[in-house]
Amino acid sequence: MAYFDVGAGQISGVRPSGAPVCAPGKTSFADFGGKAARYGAHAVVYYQGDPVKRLYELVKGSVMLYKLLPDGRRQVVEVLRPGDVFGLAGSDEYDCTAETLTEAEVQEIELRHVERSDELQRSLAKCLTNQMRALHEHAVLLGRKSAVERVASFLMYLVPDRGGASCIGPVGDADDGFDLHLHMTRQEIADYLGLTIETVSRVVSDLKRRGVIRADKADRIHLNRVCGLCQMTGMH
Amino acid sequence: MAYFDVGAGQISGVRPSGAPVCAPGKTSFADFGGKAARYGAHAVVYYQGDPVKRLYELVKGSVMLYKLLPDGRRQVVEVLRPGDVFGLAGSDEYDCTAETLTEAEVQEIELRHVERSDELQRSLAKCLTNQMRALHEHAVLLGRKSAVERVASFLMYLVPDRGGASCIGPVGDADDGFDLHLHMTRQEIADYLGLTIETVSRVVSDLKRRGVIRADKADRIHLNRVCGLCQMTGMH
DNA sequence: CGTGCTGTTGACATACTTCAATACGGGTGG
DNA sequence: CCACCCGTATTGAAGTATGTCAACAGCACG
Repeated sequence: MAYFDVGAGQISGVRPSGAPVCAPGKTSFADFGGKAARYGAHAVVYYQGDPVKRLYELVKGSVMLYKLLPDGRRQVVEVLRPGDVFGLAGSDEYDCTAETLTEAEVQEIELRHVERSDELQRSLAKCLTNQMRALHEHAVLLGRKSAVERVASFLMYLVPDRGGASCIGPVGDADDGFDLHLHMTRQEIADYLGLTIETVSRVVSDLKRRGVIRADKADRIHLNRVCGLCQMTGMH
Repeated sequence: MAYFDVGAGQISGVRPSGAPVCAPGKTSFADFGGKAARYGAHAVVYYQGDPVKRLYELVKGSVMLYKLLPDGRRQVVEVLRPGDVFGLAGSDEYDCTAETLTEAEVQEIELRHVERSDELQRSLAKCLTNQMRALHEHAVLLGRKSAVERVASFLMYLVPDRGGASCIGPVGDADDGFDLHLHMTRQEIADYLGLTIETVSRVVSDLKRRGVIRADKADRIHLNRVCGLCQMTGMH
């Protein structure tokens, strides 16, 4: 759902300790007739309403899927991590626009290949199941959480191995801090969390004032106490 | 996503004209070692946190999936129709509680059967894709729509072949009315739409006052002009 | 050193929630 | 058959979180 340098882009030196989201320990869709493609940051892979031609697997970087209402309101429905798939619509048109947040590497598989391969279908079902669960969680966020809880949940998504069901808790005697890179503008975050830019900005400022986070650049945030932030997600 | 007597329960005499949501024109999961089960209305199939044992396919009736926050807030994340699958969690515990809304008939397939069958995995991927699209749509509703738009969207879900991408428009010279049965309490609707009971109730009363709908019993609603209601969903 | 974009902050507006009273409706028991 | 009861739904009044509008600040770019 969320993304972070660690794992998402292999930019920082830290290895993500969790298993890959999809097809754990297995080869990617490349083996099934897909071909690799690279996109720059903020590139549109396809638009809502475009005819469905192929399936995509995100290999590196991060991509968001969003839907627009005719009056311009936007909802970012998924923020994808490597291993996630996109481009399936269950109809002949894409239901969302897919846009990269960072530079991204993508496997593109023609639909006819997808139809053919049992192996691919199997791996697909697995990915979709995982993404489905993320969407369930996100529905709770959008339907039932306060602005602070939304932002806290969002930030927690970006911390590997923390906050989820399998949270490992503070590691050792560490100070339980964490550095992360958002890669999203306030507008994108707001559209993801179902809020306005102003509200997101205010909540972030508030978290700073309360000493929960620290930030010099707007999209570079240091979490002072991960556990403290986690307590604010509404999930505890 | 939504449900209605027509199609959902085969209770009224009208045949649903749309293709089944899943595995169109194909056999159900019964062929893959599943066994049929029946549940009464308001029965829990499994609880959030229960160990995952099997996969379910809804054959008849309707089922909702919901998540609870520790403080009791609830979000209904999906309202399933026949053809939809549930019980996949991508982990060893169910991420949602599954509860029937009406009497329901369900195919239950042990997980080991699911692992084995390519055919089943294929059909699964198809179902998940469809449900995923519904979740995307619902994220827009929860994140970006007003109370009136949410209720209007909800009601439109219950009208077959209308409001979606493939809306067929008013049929002939008909008065464009439609009768539907909610099968959900105000609380369930509110928890599905991310609102409170009071707001749902107020919006419904308002729609009555404006002559958009008519209702004698709380969960039996007549839409006076389907197209008029559709205009209120925010999607036009 | 402007220019333009993104983000922040403030003051105010409002849609929705909260709390509380009342109405309805279906079932039970006298 | 009617009275009573309990759960659900409706309606009202008041409160509040978040949205809206507008000014300003910070930073990158030319």
